[in-house]
Amino acid sequence: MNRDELLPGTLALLILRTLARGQEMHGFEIARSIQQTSQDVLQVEEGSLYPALQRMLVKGWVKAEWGVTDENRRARYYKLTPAGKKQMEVETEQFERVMGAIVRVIQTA
Amino acid sequence: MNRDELLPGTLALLILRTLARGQEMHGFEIARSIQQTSQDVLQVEEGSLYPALQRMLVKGWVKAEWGVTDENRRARYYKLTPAGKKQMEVETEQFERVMGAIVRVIQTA
DNA sequence: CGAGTATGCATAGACTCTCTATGTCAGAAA
DNA sequence: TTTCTGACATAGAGAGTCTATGCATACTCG
Repeated sequence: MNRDELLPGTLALLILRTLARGQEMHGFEIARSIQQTSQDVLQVEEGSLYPALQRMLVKGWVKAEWGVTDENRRARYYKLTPAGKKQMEVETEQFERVMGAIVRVIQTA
Repeated sequence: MNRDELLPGTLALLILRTLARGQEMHGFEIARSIQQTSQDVLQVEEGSLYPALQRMLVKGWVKAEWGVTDENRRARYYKLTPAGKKQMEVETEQFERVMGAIVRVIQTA
């Protein structure tokens, strides 16, 4: 684990969870939101974010529309599809299972 | 996250923690131990285990000696080095930080 | 006005890690 | 003797992330 930022394999879940709060968001906003909510522990690099969003588009977990930000810049707004919501639930459950298991191993003296 | 088994990036930590219980163990034993302690949630495939052990040898986190099992088969016994113990502490702390951060994101409504 | 800075999207290439599949060897069991 | 199991090991593929870079546009400040 040379990693400073994310745990590989968790980015999709983080994005899904962030979008599940209901508001449409564009990429930058999603990244900022994850960073803030995690109190600066998790940093989503652009080179990770956009490929992840592409994958999620292809899989139909999110939909995207071009729009304009408050500051009058063009941006792609993402929102969850029903499939994405389902996926979020699956991944959340799976994450909690694995996490609990890892914690068990770590805490076993 | 199509994954059934491990979270990528956590295997070294699991191995370090397992060896930190004090006994020398060989590869198979380490894998079995992780699987058992996690109540069958985490499965360490051989194709993941041995490369991981190699990496850890190279980095000096573990030492290995050839020996013989109870059942009279040859096996490589691994034990933690001081550097490995240190690494374990670093990774544990890092893991807990990241984990807490992810949980925060997941639980934020 | 022009230069720099920040916002926002995007991709290429490298790198790391895990998995599947396969191979080997030796002891145990049938 | 053949088969099974324990144990180690590697090759190759695939997934995911990071660094670096590029582009376009809007805002700011001299």
